[in-house]
Amino acid sequence: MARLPLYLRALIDRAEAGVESMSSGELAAAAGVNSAKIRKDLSYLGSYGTRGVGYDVEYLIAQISRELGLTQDWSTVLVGAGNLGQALANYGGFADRGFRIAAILDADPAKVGMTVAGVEVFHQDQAERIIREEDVAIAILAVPGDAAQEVADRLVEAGVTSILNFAPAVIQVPEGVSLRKVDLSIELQILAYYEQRRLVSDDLANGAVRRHLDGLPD
Amino acid sequence: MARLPLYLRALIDRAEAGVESMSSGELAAAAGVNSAKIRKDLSYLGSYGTRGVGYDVEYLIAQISRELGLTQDWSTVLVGAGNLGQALANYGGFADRGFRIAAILDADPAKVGMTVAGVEVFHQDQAERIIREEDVAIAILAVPGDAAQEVADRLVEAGVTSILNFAPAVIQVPEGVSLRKVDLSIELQILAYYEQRRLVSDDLANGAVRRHLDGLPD
DNA sequence: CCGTGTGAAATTATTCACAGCC
DNA sequence: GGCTGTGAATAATTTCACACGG
Repeated sequence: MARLPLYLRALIDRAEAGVESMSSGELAAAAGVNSAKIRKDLSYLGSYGTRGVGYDVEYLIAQISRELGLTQDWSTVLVGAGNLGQALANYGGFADRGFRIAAILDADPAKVGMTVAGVEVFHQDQAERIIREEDVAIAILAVPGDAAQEVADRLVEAGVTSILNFAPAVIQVPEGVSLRKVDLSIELQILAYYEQRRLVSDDLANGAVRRHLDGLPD
Repeated sequence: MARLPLYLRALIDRAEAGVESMSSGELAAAAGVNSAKIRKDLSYLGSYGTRGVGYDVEYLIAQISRELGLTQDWSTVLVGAGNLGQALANYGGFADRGFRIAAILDADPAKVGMTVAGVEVFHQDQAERIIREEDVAIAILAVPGDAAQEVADRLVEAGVTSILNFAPAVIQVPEGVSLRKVDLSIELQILAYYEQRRLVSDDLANGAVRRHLDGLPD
């Protein structure tokens, strides 16, 4: 379930603030969702709440972490040592959550040998070796859009079974390989859509009925 | 509709390759979705296709761009000049699509005066002035998680009506303000979940029935 | 009482399937 | 003949509402 990481962060946040117990309503407020959704999602993991009381924060953190596979460390490779790749390497949130970047790969020989966030940059030709030796299952793709498919094919061939794609391109992977895509500009475009809606409704408001356009579905 | 930007990119990609017309099936393959979904989504914009032929690529690009509000340029502020902020400033995909970063803001006086990707870094105290003078509606948040809410409040107060939040924190905005969140580590956690599923099913495969666990819903 | 866990209802999204048009 | 546009069917998700347990 794609919302578990969100709950997990809210729980960890509150645990650090010393909170020991939370109700579904409190967790819902912290995560920004409906409380019934929280209860239904959590009930899939088992009955970890106490009626009349709520959920034990530490225990729930442990259960969600186990469910998500975060009790073990995962080795990853980061492909692409450009701006985005470097930002991702420096992004603390990965290491904090058990994702170790075993190596950074790049096609540009000039980048090979650099160290980014304490991780060495290797040439892409080393992909097969590194993936094998470091037992890498997850790759983070931060390459130009037109190189993404080619790189992904090669990673899958080398044994990667999950790809997180930051490249602005749709890529295809074989059955059995997991793929998630984060598109930085698509998110902005969605916001622009709502901004434009706002402008249109402001125009309509000149002498016309102001339509309630907030809270539109995604 | 949150899929329009995806279609738009596929269309632009093909237009640059010289393609003049596409069917819903071709577009579906390029965007990685079902063709009926494409037709239904596009029918919301109007009847821009030709039966028996398909969609005129250039015309459809224009229609989707208009719908998304991409025919005008949007001024944005990028808040946070750390690694992620710098990567976002350098990320070409924003400017390409009509999003101009009017200024970068940071709380750290040491960063003020720097130039990142040709954009000057100002102190956060300048937020109100810049947002007013540059008519900024959209803010990109790349600050530490514990500062996110405070910064968002201030931006909204200054007149920002859309926030794209890259900070690892859930933030609340008033009714009428649009908010999108991109969480880099959540995506990895979702992949870890599937990786763990794979490990579990591999274990079961030892002498047991191999369950088909690929293609699970998100 | 309070809050979980969960069937049932409502809503939303996706896919099918085909009439209509080029 | 091929492909769009779209009602109808189906599936998935979300929300309601309440029985049950602490």
